[in-house]
Amino acid sequence: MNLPPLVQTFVLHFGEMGSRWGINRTVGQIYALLFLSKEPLNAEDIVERLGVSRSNVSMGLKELQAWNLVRLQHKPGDRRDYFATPEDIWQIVRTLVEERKKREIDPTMTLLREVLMQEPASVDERHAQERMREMHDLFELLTGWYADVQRLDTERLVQLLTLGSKVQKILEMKDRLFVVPGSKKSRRDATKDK
Amino acid sequence: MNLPPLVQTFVLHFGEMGSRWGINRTVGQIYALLFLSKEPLNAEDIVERLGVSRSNVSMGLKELQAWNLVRLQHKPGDRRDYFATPEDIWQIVRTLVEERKKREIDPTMTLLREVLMQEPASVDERHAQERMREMHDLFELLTGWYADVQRLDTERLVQLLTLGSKVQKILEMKDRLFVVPGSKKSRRDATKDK
DNA sequence: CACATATTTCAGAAATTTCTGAAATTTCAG
DNA sequence: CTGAAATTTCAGAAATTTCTGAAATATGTG
Repeated sequence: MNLPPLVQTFVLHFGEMGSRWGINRTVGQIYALLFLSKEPLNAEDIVERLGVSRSNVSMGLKELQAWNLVRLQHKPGDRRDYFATPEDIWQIVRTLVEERKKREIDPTMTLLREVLMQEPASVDERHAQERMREMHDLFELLTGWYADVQRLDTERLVQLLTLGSKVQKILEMKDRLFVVPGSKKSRRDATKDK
Repeated sequence: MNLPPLVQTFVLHFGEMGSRWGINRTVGQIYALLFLSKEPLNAEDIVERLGVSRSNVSMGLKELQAWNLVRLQHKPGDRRDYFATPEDIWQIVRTLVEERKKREIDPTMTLLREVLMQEPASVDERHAQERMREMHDLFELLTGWYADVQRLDTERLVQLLTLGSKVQKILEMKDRLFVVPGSKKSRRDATKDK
């Protein structure tokens, strides 16, 4: 591995972290390297710096492209493929969430919906279905929230996140100002709309 | 594998999903089984239902305990250990986020802080450090947000999530009502407090 | 279209992870 | 304290994943 010390530390760490994320070491390292790199890199650059085989890099880049996590670029008068991560780190987060949702949540939701259609054949199955419905509703709430805030531009999103639960205070204030006194329970529950 | 069809479908799915989460198949299956089960199960129950070895179940349960994802219980006059997931699915989510943060985010933050202390030795290292600082600030914002909303009781948390970005509307309203006209830029930036 | 260069594919080697059965250890009732 | 039951540990087998080098394929230039 042929990297400046600061970069190497990060690349190695990310490689290890990858394992905890169901991503393999090399893919993690390639991504870390691209993320830190000022200039786009071609496959051969990556081979040299990480000291892994050319074919391994090829497969790793293919995987990262499947995840939409790297952009393919070209330099004039050079027909090699160059790769880079988006400049905007928020774009990376958005893609990551989007893709994980697509691969992990969506198939689970499909399965849950199917299973929830079935008629339970025993008391155990009935209870199991209730649990699955809880999970289904939870996922729906979370993905609904995400679908919603994901549409905000980054500045507003940051504003919202910075605020954190202080929003709560504002909500209370709003309630105090605008809700007709006496109609105490006007909230919606977890299993709503979408 | 000896399970009612509905349960089996879910357990198998969760086993596969586990792989994408850096958790092994058996651990995923054990968790799914416990999650759906009305009654706490002992290790032997799990062995029978999943058709895996006793030792594998033992290791899987140990791992789930290390994650704080299962509770150990006892029945009177029975000295076997019984296992169950929390009744409250929100408690499960909270634990999951907490533990993943502890294992994935915290070590990364430590490493980032260390690396950001170093003096960059080249223009490449300087750029790499800038990228790492972006990541550091992003994580800080996200974990700060989580630390904050995590303190809300579930009802308020659900309320907040249900609202999604509609909060934005309320914020705008608040701004219009309370901000002195003319002091246009009174927002805080992403790298604040904590 | 031929040729050099770049990239991908893929079979098998290497490494890692998962799983098992047997043995060791712990726990507790009598 | 003894012994049966429950649980854990662990070495190696089995399965899976990762990685490589060689071959195949694709791409663009002259």
